[in-house]
Amino acid sequence: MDRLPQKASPTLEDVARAAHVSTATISRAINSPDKVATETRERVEQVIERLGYTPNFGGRALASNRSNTVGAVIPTMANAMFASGLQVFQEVLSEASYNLLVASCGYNTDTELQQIKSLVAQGADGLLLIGSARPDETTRFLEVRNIPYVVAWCYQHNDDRYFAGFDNTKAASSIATEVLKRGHVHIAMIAGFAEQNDRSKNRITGVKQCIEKTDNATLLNVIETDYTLEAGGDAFEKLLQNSTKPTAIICGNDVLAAGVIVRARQLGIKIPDEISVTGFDDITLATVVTPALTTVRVPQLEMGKTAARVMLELLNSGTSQSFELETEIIQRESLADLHQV
Amino acid sequence: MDRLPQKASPTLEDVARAAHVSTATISRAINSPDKVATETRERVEQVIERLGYTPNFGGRALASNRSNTVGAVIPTMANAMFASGLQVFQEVLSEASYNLLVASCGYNTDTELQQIKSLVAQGADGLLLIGSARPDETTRFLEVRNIPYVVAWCYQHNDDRYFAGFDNTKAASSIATEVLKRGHVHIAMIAGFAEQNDRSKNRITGVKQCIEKTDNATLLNVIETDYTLEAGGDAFEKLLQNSTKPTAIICGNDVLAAGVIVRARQLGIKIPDEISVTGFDDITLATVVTPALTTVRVPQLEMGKTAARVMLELLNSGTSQSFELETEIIQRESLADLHQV
DNA sequence: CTGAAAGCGCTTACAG
DNA sequence: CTGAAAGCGCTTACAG
Repeated sequence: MDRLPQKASPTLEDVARAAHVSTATISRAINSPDKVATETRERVEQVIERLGYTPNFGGRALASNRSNTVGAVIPTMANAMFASGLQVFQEVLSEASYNLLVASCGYNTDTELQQIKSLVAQGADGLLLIGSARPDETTRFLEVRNIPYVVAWCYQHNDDRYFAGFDNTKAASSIATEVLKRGHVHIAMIAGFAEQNDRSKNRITGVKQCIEKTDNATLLNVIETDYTLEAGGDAFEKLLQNSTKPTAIICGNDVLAAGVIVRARQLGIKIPDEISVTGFDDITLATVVTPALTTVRVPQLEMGKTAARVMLELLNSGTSQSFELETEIIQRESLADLHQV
Repeated sequence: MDRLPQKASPTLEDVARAAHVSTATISRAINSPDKVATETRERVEQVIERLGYTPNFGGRALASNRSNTVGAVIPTMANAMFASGLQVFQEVLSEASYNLLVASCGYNTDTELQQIKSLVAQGADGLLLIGSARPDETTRFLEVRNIPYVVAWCYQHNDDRYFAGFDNTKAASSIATEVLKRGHVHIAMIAGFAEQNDRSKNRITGVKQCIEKTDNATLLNVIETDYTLEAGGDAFEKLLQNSTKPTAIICGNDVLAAGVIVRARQLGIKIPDEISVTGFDDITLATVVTPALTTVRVPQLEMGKTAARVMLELLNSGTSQSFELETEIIQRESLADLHQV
């Protein structure tokens, strides 16, 4: 019935005593084995094994001022795009013995700052951040703390931050070009809220610019909303009330586009026969919905992997470089060619 | 051109000096504000703000022997089900000032153990684990380290671990029952690899038991494969080669089921007119695919929330309780009623 | 190659 | 309500 007193984990001290050497030697045997005589090292290893010793993280972090931890603050794991990018990011870091601290901000920059602070307080050696626009306060914090960070899901020239992403404006232009090429002139857009989200903002800009410089073509309206199926469907219904109806709807991501398609199905509206729809991201959803989405493929996995490599390099050498990845238009069935009707 | 000397982060000491109090008082002002005079506390808060102080994690962890960190080891973030559950888990923990360390094991128990060790070495105060079956070595490690953990995505009676999940066997039986109720007698199943995955194993068991005790009905075959669209499609084609073809295919999750439907579409096979298909999980995919999936709704969000609460209680009081959540059959269009043909 | 010792930045009895 | 001080478990110049 009696509880044995809780046996505390063995410490370096315990190992040192059992191995008849100093704690310094144990520490070296663990962290830089080549600085220790082979014989000593082997003895130490045996003792460590026998005692089941593992270093105390707090002690180690405090003494060495590193945590072997990287933090990521993403909008939400609930979007497959971020989740799959993060998955790869984690795998690569894990191979390099780094652990991943994950936080989410729900596309809110205040929350982002708060989470960043939290991860930094947690000792994160580096940070993965999504998108490039954030309040000065956040940027200042990052600078003052001198925390290395890589910015993913976007890319900017002439910027001394480290990017692993793509040009959202350009990518959005490319899908708008496809739409125009197929003879659409009345176009609408459903996008994510742009205010605190530079990816959404740039996608809107890309579409706008592209359409504006095309004769006859007009961007009827841009509806900003949540990145959910429901919101996409609701925005679609709003668009249906336009005096001049769009023949094509460019969506800010695949979830929104899938929402439009599902709602259209419920309403008995044929896509793309009556209205065309395009997506953005190319997540699994895009291939599964009927009609399958013509969309912009964002290299999520490659981005996660690249971001991890940049991070590792930053952590090891204090410097790295930026990577601009390419997006690609994926032609499927949701965009009709008006010339062929 | 010259670099300013690296300004180190402010420490408790710095704050104490600036606020004209001892470090002990600062520490209290941060960790147990009510133990400090209001006036003092306010002054301290101002100084903290002004200096941009955040506690050093290593120091804190070392002194208090807690890390305020919880670890989660999940199969993969790439499956929306885990990602969305994890999202909620993280949100709830974050509100309680806990940070989340995330690792993935790709449904492999060796990798799981390795990741568990890594997170524990990182100082995780508690662990979230998926599923109940794991090698003795893992269980022993968890016990020796005396690490509190909660098991999600499954539930077992008469088990002293803490669960926040559901009965996979029962849930699988319930969907099989629906299938049988509609007059199907030649049934096949496509499931995830069961060997290292008790959820998959139990789902297979549930379907088997249910069908076996029904006269005339037979489970033609069970194909185990990866949880991907492609694999689901491939398994479907294999099933098409059966001498007696199934009229219904029960899938181990929605991704597999969506894979079947997409492949069927490509093959010109009408679902559910020619073959019925059911899913499991009820992720977004299930509502977007055509025909929409009749599936088992798994309460992902509730599970994430519940798991977080159990975790928090475990961390605060050293004990908690298990929760068995309910699943529900969602009727959509992928399951035909043979009686009505 | 190894050891003695300082020090990393906190928390927390213990006194007052 | 506050402070002086010990101590948490490591790492790392510095000597030898």
